[in-house]
Amino acid sequence: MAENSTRTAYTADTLLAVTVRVFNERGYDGTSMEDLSRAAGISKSSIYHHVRGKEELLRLAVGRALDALFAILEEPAAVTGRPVDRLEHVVRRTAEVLIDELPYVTLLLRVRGNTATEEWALERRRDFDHRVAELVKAAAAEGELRPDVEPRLATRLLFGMINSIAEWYRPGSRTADGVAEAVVHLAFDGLRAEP
Amino acid sequence: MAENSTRTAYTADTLLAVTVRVFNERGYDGTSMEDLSRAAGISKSSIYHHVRGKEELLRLAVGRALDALFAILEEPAAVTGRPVDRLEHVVRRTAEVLIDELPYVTLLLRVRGNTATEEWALERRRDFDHRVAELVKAAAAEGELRPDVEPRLATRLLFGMINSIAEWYRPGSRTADGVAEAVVHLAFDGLRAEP
DNA sequence: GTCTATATGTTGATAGAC
DNA sequence: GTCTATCAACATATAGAC
Repeated sequence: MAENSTRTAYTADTLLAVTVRVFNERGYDGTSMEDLSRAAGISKSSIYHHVRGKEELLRLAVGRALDALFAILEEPAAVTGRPVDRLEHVVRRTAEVLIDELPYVTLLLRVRGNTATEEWALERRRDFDHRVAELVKAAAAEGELRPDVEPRLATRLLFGMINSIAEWYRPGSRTADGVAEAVVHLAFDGLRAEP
Repeated sequence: MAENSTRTAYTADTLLAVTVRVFNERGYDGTSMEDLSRAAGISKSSIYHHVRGKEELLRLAVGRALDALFAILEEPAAVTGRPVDRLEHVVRRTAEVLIDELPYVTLLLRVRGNTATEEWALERRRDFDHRVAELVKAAAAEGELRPDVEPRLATRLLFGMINSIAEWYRPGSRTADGVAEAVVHLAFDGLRAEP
């Protein structure tokens, strides 16, 4: 607040937006602080004024993605109704959130667990997946899913399908709603035409 | 040939197996030649006797994965019969090959295109995806798939599901056949129980 | 086919001026 | 909040002996 420079003047948050873009372009390990400084238009040492280091930038970015995903599980339609309907809601919303927070979720999905921060992110992801797997199990127990579906395996393939959106989605090409709808339709009804 | 040392004595191929394991554990960018030399039990400079450098190791590894995938498209069941059956064959076999060549395909799927080698790998992957997309289009044109399925989008989600196997599959837990069967079933028939 | 030693560049991070 | 200057550590790769 109370600034008068014509532009720039980063906060941790605006710097994060630039950072995440570069991390996604070059990979976290493939991105140097020099790369970040060039992309942000400030010197390397200026970055250290905003954050403690490169790993903190990663933590802030994936934390944002994780918070957005966990918020889905608190939505009314995710906690009330038939398990299969709650599952459908979570699947649709996960696809939507992935698109709304595309760069942050993309980065999250590429984390492999080599540092403490990455391990923490993986742990939270596993927790999210586990809670959705419980929903799949509940729907299966109610007879709302095909009886030969293995809940654990189905959950993994389901997330595989959803998460792969990050590999190709670019804003403008399709709406988040349209993609989410296609995911729900394919996941619940499959590709094959009715006999 | 004509060696008498009690063990080791690398060829480019056996060195590659070690290398790919480390690349997958630490990431390509996160792996140093020092890491590779420690994992292989030989010095850094010995590695340069077998390959020109780090990038050549990547090229050899992803090349192996790509060759295995393209071979699927030449199989008799992939070139003869109804499009929907050919598609089902390719989907099943892609899942199986992914598991058979797990470390190599895993590495391929993580490539992002920052070097010439990675760009070349992405290009071949796109070509493979494109050829499967043609199969989806053909099946849709024959009325063998749901009419509201967009071929291009469906192909992407399909590969998302298949490729995600690399994220969690570990030998011994399940058979390749079982996983491939689940993929085919989920992709073609969906999760939902019959009404 | 392997080694030790080394050249040469890049990395993440800090010190301290403005 | 930004900068220039600098550091110690680590990177890929090469030279040349055995």
